[in-house]
This record gives sequence, C-alpha cells and structure tokens, in this order.
Amino acid sequence: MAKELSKTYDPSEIEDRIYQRWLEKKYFHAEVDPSKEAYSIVMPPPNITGQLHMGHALDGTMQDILIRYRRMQGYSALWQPGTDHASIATEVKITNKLKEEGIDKHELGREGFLKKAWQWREEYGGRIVEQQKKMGFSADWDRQRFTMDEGCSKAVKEVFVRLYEKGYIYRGNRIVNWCPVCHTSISDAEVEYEEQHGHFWHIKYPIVGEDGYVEIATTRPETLLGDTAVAVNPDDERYTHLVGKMLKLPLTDREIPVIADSYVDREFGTGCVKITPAHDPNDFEVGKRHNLEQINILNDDATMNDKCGKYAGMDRYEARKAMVEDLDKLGLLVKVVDHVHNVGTHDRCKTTVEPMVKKQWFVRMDELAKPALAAIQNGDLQFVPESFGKTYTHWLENIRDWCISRQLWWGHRIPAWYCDDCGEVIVSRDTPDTCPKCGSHHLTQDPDSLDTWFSSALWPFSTLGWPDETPEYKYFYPTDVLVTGYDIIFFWVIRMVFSGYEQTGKSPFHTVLIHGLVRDSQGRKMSKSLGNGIDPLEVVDKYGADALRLTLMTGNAPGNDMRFYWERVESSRNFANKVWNASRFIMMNSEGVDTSAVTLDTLEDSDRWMLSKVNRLAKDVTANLDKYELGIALQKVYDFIWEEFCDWYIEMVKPRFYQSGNEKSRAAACWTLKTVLIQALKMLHPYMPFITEEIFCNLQDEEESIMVSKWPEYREDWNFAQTEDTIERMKEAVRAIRAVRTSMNVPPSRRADVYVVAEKPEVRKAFEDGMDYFKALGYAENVRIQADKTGIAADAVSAVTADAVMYMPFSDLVDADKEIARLEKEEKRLAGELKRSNGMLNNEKFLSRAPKEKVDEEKAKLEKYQQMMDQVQKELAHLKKMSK
RNA sequence: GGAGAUAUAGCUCAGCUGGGAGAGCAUUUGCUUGACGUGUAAAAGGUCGCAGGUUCGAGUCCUGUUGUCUCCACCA
Repeated sequence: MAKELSKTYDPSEIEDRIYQRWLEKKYFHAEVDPSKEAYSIVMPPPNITGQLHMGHALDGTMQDILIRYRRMQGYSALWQPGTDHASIATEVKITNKLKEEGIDKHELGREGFLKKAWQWREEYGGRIVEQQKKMGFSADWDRQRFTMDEGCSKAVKEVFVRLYEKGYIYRGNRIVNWCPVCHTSISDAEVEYEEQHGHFWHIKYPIVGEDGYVEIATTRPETLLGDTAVAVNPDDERYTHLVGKMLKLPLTDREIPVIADSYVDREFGTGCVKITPAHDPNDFEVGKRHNLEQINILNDDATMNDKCGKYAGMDRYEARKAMVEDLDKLGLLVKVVDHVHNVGTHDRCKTTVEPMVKKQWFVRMDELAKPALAAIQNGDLQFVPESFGKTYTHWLENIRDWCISRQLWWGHRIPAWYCDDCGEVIVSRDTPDTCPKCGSHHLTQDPDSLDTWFSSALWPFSTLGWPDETPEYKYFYPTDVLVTGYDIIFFWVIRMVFSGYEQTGKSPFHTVLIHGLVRDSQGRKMSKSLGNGIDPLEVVDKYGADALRLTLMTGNAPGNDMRFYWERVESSRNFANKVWNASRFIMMNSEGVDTSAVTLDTLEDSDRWMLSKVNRLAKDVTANLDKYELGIALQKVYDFIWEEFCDWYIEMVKPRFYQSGNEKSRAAACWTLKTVLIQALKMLHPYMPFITEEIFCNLQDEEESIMVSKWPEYREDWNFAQTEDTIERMKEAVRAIRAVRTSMNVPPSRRADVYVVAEKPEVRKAFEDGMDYFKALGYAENVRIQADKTGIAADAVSAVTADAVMYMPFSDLVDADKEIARLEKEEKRLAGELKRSNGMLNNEKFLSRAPKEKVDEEKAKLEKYQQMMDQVQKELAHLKKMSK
C-alpha cells in the first residue's frame, strides 16, 4: 500500500505504467469463451494517414466505456481494432511525399508505387494506434486488423465475386464525379457542395436557315463544345415552334437539334437548356431519352481535349475565358449575370469535380437496400438517438447505384480480367490464366481499385474471419453496438448494414450509437485550415487521459455536438484530484484499523445511509448505461462522489477518527469508507480508467485490477431506505444552521451552543445518534436536545426544519430587523409552497385521477411545509414582540 | 426544394417513462477545522423562444410560429 501519496494527483507518472501492466496482463484480450456471454464492438478503423483528433478521442472513449462496463459485468468483451488503408487519402499523401522527393508516381509505375506505399504504411500506419493507447483504450490489440491485410482482402474478393454473380455488380458507362486532381472517379457521397459566386453567361445559338436565335444561359460555357442539343419544355408556347429545328452551335461547325423534354423548367433562366450529355448528370439522362451523342470534351486533368479545336490543351477555366471572349467578338454573348450556385467539390482535395462519362463498376442498390430498410422498421436495428433512424431511412429510400471503381493504385484491385483476344470479362476469386471463352492466355486485369468503403463495409465480419466460419465469427458476430459520428452514417453505417444482411443474413450490430462533433470554444468545426483544432494528446500530456475522457463525456448527450474548453478540462482534472484526495484520506486513516469484525449490524446510521446510497447508485447507473445514457450515468457518479461521499460522508465520519477510543465505531466507518469508495470507483472506472485503477490497487489486496473486477450490483441487504430518510433530515438541520450562521456572519471558528427542540422522540433520537457529526458540521460547542423550549434564551436565533427547531444564543450578534427580514423571506417561500400544495390537494380531479402515491407524496409535503410554516411564524411573532 | 436538430441561469450544456427547475464555469460573501484552496460553506441568478392544444398537472407530449444550426437534393 502506498502510504506516501502526493497531495495532488499527477497522471503523468501513473498512466503509462498502468497501461503497460494491463497490456502485460492481457486484460484487453477477449477469448472465445462459451462459458461467458459475448459482447463486441468493432472500432471504426482510422485511416493509416490519420492523427488522433478530438473526434477519435470522443468516439473511442464512448466505446471504451461500453467495453469496460461489459467486461466488468462478466462478458467476454471484444473491442476489435484496426486501421483503414484509406485508398485515396493515402495515395494523395504518398504521391505528394514522392513529389517532394522529386519522384514522379508514374515513373515509379504501379508496382514501385505500391512498394513505397507499403513501406509508408509500415512506418506510419501504427502511429495512430499508439495515440489511441495514450487515451487508455482497452481494445484487443492482439487482434488488430488492416483493411488490406490478407483476410480482409479475401473477404473483399469474395463479396465482389458474389455480388457480380448475382448481377448486383455491373460495369457500364455512366456519368461519374471525376476529380481532375486525383485522377479518379469518386462516389456521390464524396462530393461536397460548396456555394460559389459564379456567373450566368447568356449565349445566342443561331437557328439554321432562319434569322433568329435561341438564347441559353449557362454557368459552364466551356461545356458548349460538348452540346448535342438544346432542350425546351414541351408545354412552353414560346418555343414549341422551334422543336425539331436545328441550331448552329457557336464556335464549332456542328448543328444541334432543339428537342422537347419535361425536365426543363420554363421559369428558370431563359427556358432553354443546352444539353451536354457527357458532362452533366441530368443532361446525360436527357441524352439517353433522345438518343443524343455523348461528346467528351475533357481530358482527365480537366484540360480541353483534342475535340476542342483551338481550345484543345487549355485548362477548363482558361478555355472558359477564351470562349467567352470569342463569343463576345462574334456578338453571340448577350449578357453576363452574377449568380450564386452550388458547385460540387471533392471532399479530399476540394477540387471542383467534373461530371464525366466513364466506364466504371457499380453496385446495383435497389435489392440490397431492402433488408437494410426493413431492419430499422422491424427494430432489428436501432439508432440512439432514435431520430437518426430517419436520416438513415431517407438516404436508403433515395439511394442510387454505388460507383465502386477508383482509378487508383493503392487499394483492393478489382478482381476482373479482360481477355485481350476476345474481350471476355472474367470475374474471379483467383487469378485466372486462361479465357474460359476462347482459351487465350492473354488476360489483363482491370487497372482500377475499389472504393475504400467497399472494404470498410465488410469490417464487422471480415475482421472476425469471414468468409470462413471461424470460432471468432461464430461467437462475436453479430456485434452489439456501433459507435460513430452522424457525419459517417451515409458513407459507412448504411453500407455495413446492407453488406451484413447480404453476406451474413444479419444486421452487423443491433444498435448504432451516434455522437456529435467536438467543436472549438466558439462552436466552429475543428479544422486544419482554420487551425483551431486541439490535439487530444496535448490535453493528455497536460492533464491526463482521465481528465480528457471525463471532459468529453460530461454533459454529453447522444447525437449532440459539444464545445471544447480548457476550463472544462481543468474542472475534470479537479475532480480527479478530488477522488485522489478522498482516497488519500481513507488510506491515511485506515492504517492499522481492523475491519474484520464489521457487519451490517455494527454500522452506524450514517454508514448505512452511505451504503444505501451507493447501492441505489449502482442500480441507477447500470440502468443508464444499458440505455447508452453515458453522460447521465457519469453525472450521477460524479455528484455522488463529490457531494455525498466527500462533502457529507467523509465530514460526518471525521470525528470518529479523531476521538480516542471507540474502536468499533472507527472500524465500521473505515469499512464503509473503503467499501463505498470501491463501489464508486468501479462505476467511475469506465470513464476514468487510470486513476481508478491506481487507487483500487492501493486500497485493497483481494483483486488485482479494477478492470477485471465485478461491476457493482444492487443488493437488497444494502437497502436502508428508512435510515436514508433519517440522515437526509439531519443534513437538512445542518444546512439550516449553516445558513443562519452565514446570514449573521458568524465565522466557523465561533462555536455555538445549540438547543435542538423536537417534539417527536424519534427525531430526538436521530440527533442523539448523530451528535458527533452534528456538532462538527453544525459548528456547535454543546448540543442539548429537548422536547420543548425550556431554558432557552429568549433572544436565541432559530433555524427551522420540518421536525425540529434549533436555537443558538448569539445575543451580541442579533440584529432583530435582519432576523425578521430573514424569517419573512422564509415565510414567503413557504407560503408559495403551501399555496401550490394546497391547490393540488384541493383539486378534486387531482385527488381522483392522479396515482395514489403521488397524492400521498403531496400530502406529506403539505404536512412538512405546514410544520415549518408554523415554526417560522411562531419565531416571527416572538421576535416582533421582543423588538418592541 | 425536402428532412432533421436545437432554443433552459451571464457562458457552455444536462434534464431518463409528464408530478416541487439542475450541473460546470463565471459572480458575491465567509473559512489557516489535522484528504484536497485543483478545497470548503452560504448565496445571487431562469415568464424553460413565442402562441395555442392535450392533461388533474407540461421544460418534458401534440399543433402552429420565429430564430439558429446541420444534412440531403439541386436549375441549366
């Protein structure tokens, strides 16, 4: 036992040591154990390029709390960690790094690049894991996985082939979002819309064979070169006569038709729309309906291609400028109007995406979405908070086919091969060597790789060994809860759910616990560009992981954002210090005290009160945790420890340690202090793992770690409701005395003689029993307990509670007017309560319709307030008489 | 355009199934009591956005309304 604990808690010397010990003891490791119930959470895999940020810290803390809680409850609790290869993020990062070294990615070639990428992963991929460990996360690191490891890659291939064979994966020419910087297609979910100030260019398209023209308005004049029609609404009388006629496309020698399509909004712009099927998703659809040619005018880097005549080779914006100038010279530019519109950008690099027609692989979503939708309706899947289920449903109901191919090297290569001789497409788990159609051996694998989310969608089961029926898969799958931010529902949660149903027949988890964003103190999103991010590791360094975890969890409600303040971390640190010092007090005073003879019967009332309180706390906190109310559970533990345990119980107990003699009483106090503290520490442990472990190990010898100790359970023999009530009344009496003293500016050093007047014998007994602490807490010199006012000075100051009045003779301090004012204020307050209570009890409908217990409760309140009122009025009358 | 969230003390936020408004920080005034001043005691501070409704009873449920925020869709 550490006897020389420092006065303030210093996490820095403790956290790493404890974490190492946990690792050595393999406490984080979860085994397949049929004698236990399984509980599992898969950790959202952070990108290997990532650094731990506040979002990770919050997300991980919540998971760690759930896992530690269940582990202590006796579950075989697996927290499955791992990292994500993050294809595009990583590829961009490595490409840039190579560039700095003067190496061009394309010169390296695919193999060379991948070699570099793997090297990079070896070097930096584990960085974030080390940071997670600093947070105290109890994930099963022995089971770490990587989305591109052998097993996960096997799962990816398996799923691809299965979906292909079912016809759910297809390859086709579609409009995709193309990132000209990353040179790859991206999915709809990766496009971020950003409001930009642009222009509307109104351009004339002359009618062939007539003098007139059609005026169109466009925000992207350069796409004119890819126009293959101009569309008008079929019901728009202004233009019906033009339908079917040809227009001369400016700056080219092409002629394009005027077509009618209901897609066109008559009210918007000029009511005439240029149709560019190769570079606009809507136009693509229109083009298909009218069999229009698709003319791609862009290279992959968004420069104009060789179909663009004099503009070929120009960047898209250069070409725009040049073309507008040329149109103006030709007299075809009518006007330029300022226009604010949303422009799609790539969420990784913020480049404006270009819609382009490309041959890509897609997942057909309609069938896959069905069971995922049903799950939320039939309750197999629930969101906490519930409202996010609506977001989920809305997204699924409007889901479009998922573009899964990426023109990247870092990632899972698409398991499709093309026969060089006959063009046959072969999709296979293993590399084929002959074409099944023509027998050729000249096969070329598709160069593309898969969207990162294709592999993360399988994470809950690929990490457990699927597609093999491993013991882990059978035991831990489906997992229990998925914890994530609301920003990731579309990218990830939905894809995991439909993949889970399709591949395993089950939802991969029954609950999705959603948390909000950690924002800066002004409520702004923490971001690199703003430079307002706070590094969780910096917080850990300064205040300890426990303090950070506590900060992130206090007042945290599911789905709600929170703001980060250093002041909040400080108050968390203060709480840690409080816990530390309470423990220090107990250890200092329990030395040499033999508690072996203590039984429930030898406890005093204050001990029973405390035991009963912590007992109910266990019940409440457990219920809250089961409902994922992590913030509420924490609040209860926090309040219990600080207020009830430290400010009341420890103070009540002190006299028993400082008086000589009465070993029995001291032993009872000692036992209760330790027992209650241990219970409270256990409940605090999921939130503050380090400090609770440190204290736990110093405080007792029976168990080797709080991590694997038993979670507190409610027990009937610790329920002392009656005693709780008694002590609460004693607390009330103490508070009343303190309030009176403060109002009279009596310093604690000035002890008073206190006369307690109580009619009821049981009340007098409570004061007798609690004499020692009552004296200490109420700053009393002598206490006399009696049934009436005999022998009390007429000018003694009174403090009133429901069933007792306490008198203190402070003749030199009494200011009658102030006293009257104080009592009148109290009288006013009580009058309000009485009015409310009487109002309810005189209400016939309340008496007849409210539950009986509520009525009884109210009657008891009325009685209490009435008693207090009587006393206050009596004192007032007395005072007024005296002061005359 | 569609959907959702939120509105509670000076600030930041809790408030579970409806039954006497809470915390932290900040503020005021005390306290060298032998765990802790990273402490302790007492206090001040709110018409729970606004208007209706349901109910014996609404911060809590319903409707409308206003402000703020977010997501989705997107009109060339």
